[in-house]
Amino acid sequence: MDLRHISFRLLEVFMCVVKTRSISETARQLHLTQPTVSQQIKRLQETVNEPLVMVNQQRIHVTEAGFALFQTCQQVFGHFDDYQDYLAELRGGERGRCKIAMVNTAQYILPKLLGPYSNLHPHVELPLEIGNRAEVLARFERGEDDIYVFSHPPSLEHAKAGRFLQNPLVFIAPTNHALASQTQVTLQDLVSERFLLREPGSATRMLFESELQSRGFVLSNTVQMASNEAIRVAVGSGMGLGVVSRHVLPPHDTSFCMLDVKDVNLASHWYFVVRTDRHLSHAARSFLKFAQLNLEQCLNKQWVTNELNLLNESLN
Amino acid sequence: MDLRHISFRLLEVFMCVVKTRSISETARQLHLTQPTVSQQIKRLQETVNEPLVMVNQQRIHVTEAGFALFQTCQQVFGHFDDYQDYLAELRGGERGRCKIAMVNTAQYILPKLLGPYSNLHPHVELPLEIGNRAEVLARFERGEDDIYVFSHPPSLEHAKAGRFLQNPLVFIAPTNHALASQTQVTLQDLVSERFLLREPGSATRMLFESELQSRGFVLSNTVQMASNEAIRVAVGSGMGLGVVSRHVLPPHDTSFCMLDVKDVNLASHWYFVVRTDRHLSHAARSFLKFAQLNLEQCLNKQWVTNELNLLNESLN
DNA sequence: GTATCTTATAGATAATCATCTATAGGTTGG
DNA sequence: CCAACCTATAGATGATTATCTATAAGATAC
Repeated sequence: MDLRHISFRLLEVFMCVVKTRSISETARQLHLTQPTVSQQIKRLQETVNEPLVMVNQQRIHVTEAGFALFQTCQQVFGHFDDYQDYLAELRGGERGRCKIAMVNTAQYILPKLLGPYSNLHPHVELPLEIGNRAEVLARFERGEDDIYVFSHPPSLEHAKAGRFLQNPLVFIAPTNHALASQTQVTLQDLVSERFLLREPGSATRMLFESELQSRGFVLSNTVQMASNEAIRVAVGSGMGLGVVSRHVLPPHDTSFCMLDVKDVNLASHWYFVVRTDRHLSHAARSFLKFAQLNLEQCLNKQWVTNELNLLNESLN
Repeated sequence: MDLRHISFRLLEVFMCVVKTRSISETARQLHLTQPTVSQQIKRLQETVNEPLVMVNQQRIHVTEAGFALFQTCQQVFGHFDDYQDYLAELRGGERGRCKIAMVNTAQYILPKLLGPYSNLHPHVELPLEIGNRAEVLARFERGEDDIYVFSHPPSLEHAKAGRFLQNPLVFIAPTNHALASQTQVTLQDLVSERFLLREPGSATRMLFESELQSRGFVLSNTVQMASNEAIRVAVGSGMGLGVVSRHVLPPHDTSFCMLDVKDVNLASHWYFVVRTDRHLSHAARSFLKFAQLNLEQCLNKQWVTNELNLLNESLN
C-alpha cells in the first residue's frame, strides 16, 4: 500500500461515501459528479489493494477493510482538527513561545511585565536569556530570539525597536563618603575616585566611558566586577563609587546613596527590539501588545516612555 | 488550512526534515534533490499558512507550529501503520468476516466445521444465516453472503461450487409402524401413507416430490411442518412418515426408525457455493481452505466427499 | 414496462504535482 | 580567502490528478 500519492481530499470523498452509503449522494454533497466519485473510490481501492466498498443492489456495502479505513480516517482527521485548534491558540497568542534575550540590567524591570503576562497566558513559554550587551548583541545578530531588550538599540537595518522605559544611570557612593552629602557634584570631582565597573561589554560601562572620553577624562582607578549586585554591595561596603541603572537599586538600602552630579546626564532608554527579517512568533506579538497596554500598570509610571504603539503597528 | 491537496508524501518529506534538521540530508535520504525538498516544505508552509521551520545559520530550527505538526504526522502515520497491520491480518484470514448462508438442514452438520475453525481463528466473525432453500437462494441471487451451503447447487453461471458431504435422505416411521420391520419396502408401499413434509420451498421436499413426479406417484395425505425437528418428533409420536436428511437424526432416538426402501435413492450432496462475480473475503477463503483440510477430522468420514480442492484452486 | 434511479466505464482536459537542472547567495572551517 | 557546505529561487517538464461529459448497464418502483 503506497500512501504517498493519496491526498486528504481522496479520504474525504471516501469517508463521505461510507457515511452516505451512496456514490451519487456523495457527489451531490461534495459538488462533484458521480463518475468522479466512482473513480476516486476505485483509485483508493487500487492503492490499498483491497475492496473497500461493494455495490450490491444499488446499495453500497462497506467491507471490513473499508470500515477499518474509515475509522482510521476519522482518527486522522481528528488529529488534524486538534492541530487546527492548536494553531488557532498559537495565532491568538495563547500558546507558543516567546524567547526574550535581555541585557543584565533589564532583569530588574522586565519581570514586572513578564509576571502579569504569564499569569494571563499560562500556556505561553517564556524562556529568558540574560547576558551583557555584547552577548545579547551576538544573539541578536544570529536571530536566536524573538525579542531583544537593549538600552541603546543596535543598528536597525534588519530590526525595529520601540522605547518603553527610561534607564537613568546614577552614581552611587557609600553613605559615609565625602561626596555623599555634597550637592552639585561635577564629573571632575569624580574621576579621581576608585570606580567599580562592569566588564567592557556592558552597556552601562560603555555609556559611561563614552561620556568620559568625549569630555576628555580618564579614570585612574577602576575595579571590574561581574554584576550590578556585586557593585552595589561593594559600594555599600566602601570599596569605591559605582555607576548603575537607577532600576538596579533596591528602594530601602541605606548602605549607599546616589550622588547629585550636576553636569552628567547618562540617561538612556530601554528598547524592545525585534528583527524584521525573521518571523516573529504570535506569542511575541502578543507579549508586545500586552506590554503596550500594561506598561503603566506594571512599572513605575515615573520612568515609562511608551512608544510601543509605533513598534506594534509597524509589525502588522 | 486546506488539507485537501496535501499528500502523504509531502508529510513524509516534512517529517524527514524535522528529524534530520536538514534539507539536504532529507534530499539524500529520500533520493530527491535539495530544491525539491525546499519547495515541498515551502508549499506545506503555504498550505498551513504558518512557518514550520526556520533556517538560521545553515541550521534548521523547527517552530512550535512545525513541531506540533510533526507530532500530528507521527500519530497519523501511526494510525496508518495500524491499519496496515489490520489489513495483513485480514489478508491472512486471521481477522475479518465470513458470512455463511445455509439451508436449514445444514445446521446439523456445519457447526462441526465452524466450531474448530472458530477456535483456530478467534478474531474472524462468522455470522450465519439459516433459511430454507428458497430463502438462501434469494440471498445467493443478491450476493448477500460469502459462502452458501446448498444441497443441489443453483445455476452456476456466476458461481462455483464444491461438494463436501453426502446428504442421504431417509424415510422414517414410528418404531411400531407396520413398515418398520419390513425389508425391501417400495415407493408404492409408501404413497398411501400420511407424510409429514416441510414447506414447499424446502430442498428435501422438492427432491422427494420430483422423485414422486418422475415416477408418476402422487401423495394423498400430507401435513406441512415447519422444521426437521418438528417432523422427527411428530413421526416419533406416530403422526405419520417423514423424509429427512440422515444428518438430522440423533443417533440414539428409538421413537422412530429408518425404513429400508429399496427402489428409492434420494441421496444428494452438500455443496459450498461462492459467487465468482463478487469479491470473496479473505476470511471466507481461509474457511474454505480449512474445510478442505479438516473435513475428515470434523465430520463423520462415512459421508465425506471432499472435492473442495477443486473449488479452492479455482478461486485463486 | 417504462421512467427513474443507481453505479461503472471511456475519453478528454486543465490544473497541479513532483521532479529535475542551473544558479545564486549565505556559512563554516581551515 | 577559498573550498565545501547549506538553502532559496527560477524555469522546465513529464506524470498524475481531479474533474468533466457522454454513455452504458443494472435495479426499482409504480
